[in-house]
Amino acid sequence: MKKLPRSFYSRSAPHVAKDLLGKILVRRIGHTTLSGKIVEVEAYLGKKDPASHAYRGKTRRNEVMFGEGGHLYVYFTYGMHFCANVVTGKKDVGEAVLIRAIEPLDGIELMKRKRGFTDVRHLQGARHLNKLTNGPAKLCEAFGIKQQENGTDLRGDELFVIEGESPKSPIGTSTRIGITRGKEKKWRFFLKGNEWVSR
DNA sequence: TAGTTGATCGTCT
DNA sequence: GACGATCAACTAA
Repeated sequence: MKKLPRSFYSRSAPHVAKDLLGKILVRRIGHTTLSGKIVEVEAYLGKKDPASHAYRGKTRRNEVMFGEGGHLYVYFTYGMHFCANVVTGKKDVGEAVLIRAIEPLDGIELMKRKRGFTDVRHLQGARHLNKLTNGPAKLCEAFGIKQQENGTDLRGDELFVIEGESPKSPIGTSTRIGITRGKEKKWRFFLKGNEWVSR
């Protein structure tokens, strides 16, 4: 399957967000490949969206958001977590899509190790497996995405997105999670009924 | 099961 | 100096 073209990312954030559902995020670490299906996303617009990091204009922290679409914006928050965003739109627009949840496909054992799933309790039963990547900070930990990956081109060879099957389950829409400003906008999209969607 | 809280620090005011 | 696009552990019922 092939990598998504630059033109896929150069559209507005809500469009890209919806279309990212069902696509496959691929991460290569050494000789190991991790991959997973994107099942939950949120769109963050630029200067017009008070919930967006880009709301107050470009700073050193958010400068990647103002770059060309198709790059990864990684930020550090709550003193201990990373979150991954796909930058969308043209240069200087400042839009991005937060990847909130993923359904693991390849490299599950390595993801478990990265998440610290060593306890026997975690190994038995698929019941606990969904805790692996059902949240923005969790999937970053599972995929080894850190500050270092900020600005990565998603059409490179270590971190990229490829076509998947077009999603069979219907797409749900809701308000975004964990924000206090601009919370009325329905810019969260997810695959209805998918086990890996957060909450 | 719902609700509360501690952890922990870069960024902006 | 306050707070945040979070998570996990804890409490109460």
